[in-house]
Amino acid sequence: MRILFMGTPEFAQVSLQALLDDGRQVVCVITQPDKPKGRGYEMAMSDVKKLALEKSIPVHQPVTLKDGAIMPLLEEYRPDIIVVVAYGQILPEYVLNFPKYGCINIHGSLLPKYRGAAPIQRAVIDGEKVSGVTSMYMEKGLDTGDMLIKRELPISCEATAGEYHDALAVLGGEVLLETIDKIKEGTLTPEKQNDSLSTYASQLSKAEGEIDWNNTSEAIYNKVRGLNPWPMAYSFIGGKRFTIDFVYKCEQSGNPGKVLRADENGLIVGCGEGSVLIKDIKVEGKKKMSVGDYLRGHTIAEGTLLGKD
RNA sequence: CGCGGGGUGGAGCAGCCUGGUAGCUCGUCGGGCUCAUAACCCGAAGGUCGUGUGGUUCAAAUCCCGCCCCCGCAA
Repeated sequence: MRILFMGTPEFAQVSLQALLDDGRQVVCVITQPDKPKGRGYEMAMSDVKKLALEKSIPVHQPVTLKDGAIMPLLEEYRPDIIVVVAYGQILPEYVLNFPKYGCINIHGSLLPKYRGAAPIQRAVIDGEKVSGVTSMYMEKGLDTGDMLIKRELPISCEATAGEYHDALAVLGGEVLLETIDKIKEGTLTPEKQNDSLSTYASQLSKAEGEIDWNNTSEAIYNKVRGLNPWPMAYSFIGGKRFTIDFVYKCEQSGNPGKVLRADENGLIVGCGEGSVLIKDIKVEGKKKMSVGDYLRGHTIAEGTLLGKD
């Protein structure tokens, strides 16, 4: 089966890797164009492109798919099926209709929940206990196609979105292989999504990383995990911004944002309900360090309020 | 040439602007106090101040220049 793979970030790269490791015939890879990234704005290629180049698979990076832009590619590579994993662009109908076996997508949630761009992170932020991956046929709507295979994966209460993402990506690769095989065998029964149960996982933004200490310690705990490793939860201390990679829930209570204790063990900060223990912080311009280390060069008076001002 | 912060004994910082004795907190080692201690007291070791057999100067951690590395923003 001639496979055309479309994907961009690491989550997609893992699926592509799974296809290649299993010896599938990937005839072409389509990914997002290189973009200037990082300090100095150096051009960076997607994770999928890196792997494709490594394996000498033809790579194409159309800016848009509209107006038949990639029709020539489809005709050249004649894919029997198009596999889309976290590609980042909506597929127009002429693409959806082209392959004999259609276009399938691997999505990082148990559809119809968490349709959209950030299903994994949103599930963690919401404190979900379980999520998973779903494979589906693609249609015009965003993540609305008929479901093929759905697989659950529990979310450990200590897992960050990054850790869960990595595990889910692997599962995604497995589901992908199985889905392709069963499509070929014709042993799958597509299942309609119940739209009334759907939720939308909007893209994460940097702005939502700022911690609102008025939230409950539970909510803050989930948010910190869900935003790790990107964009990271943050607050301010002494006028400087710092990010937190993890917190622990505590029973103590105190005014929201107030430092209830600051010592070698960490910072205990009051929340809208309960409090939270911070062991490590990363202040802007500095490396991540333990609160104990930070305290050796800085002073945090008890009662200090975290946040802007 | 996107914007910015930083590289000082093992750790975290000050000192740099207004060149001229290496400072603070912690840790380490030794000793003391104590029933005891992560507490307290006394003492000690440990630093080519990222790097350049670079520039300026009587003199550079401090001013100028090149290079390396770390980090935040922004994308």
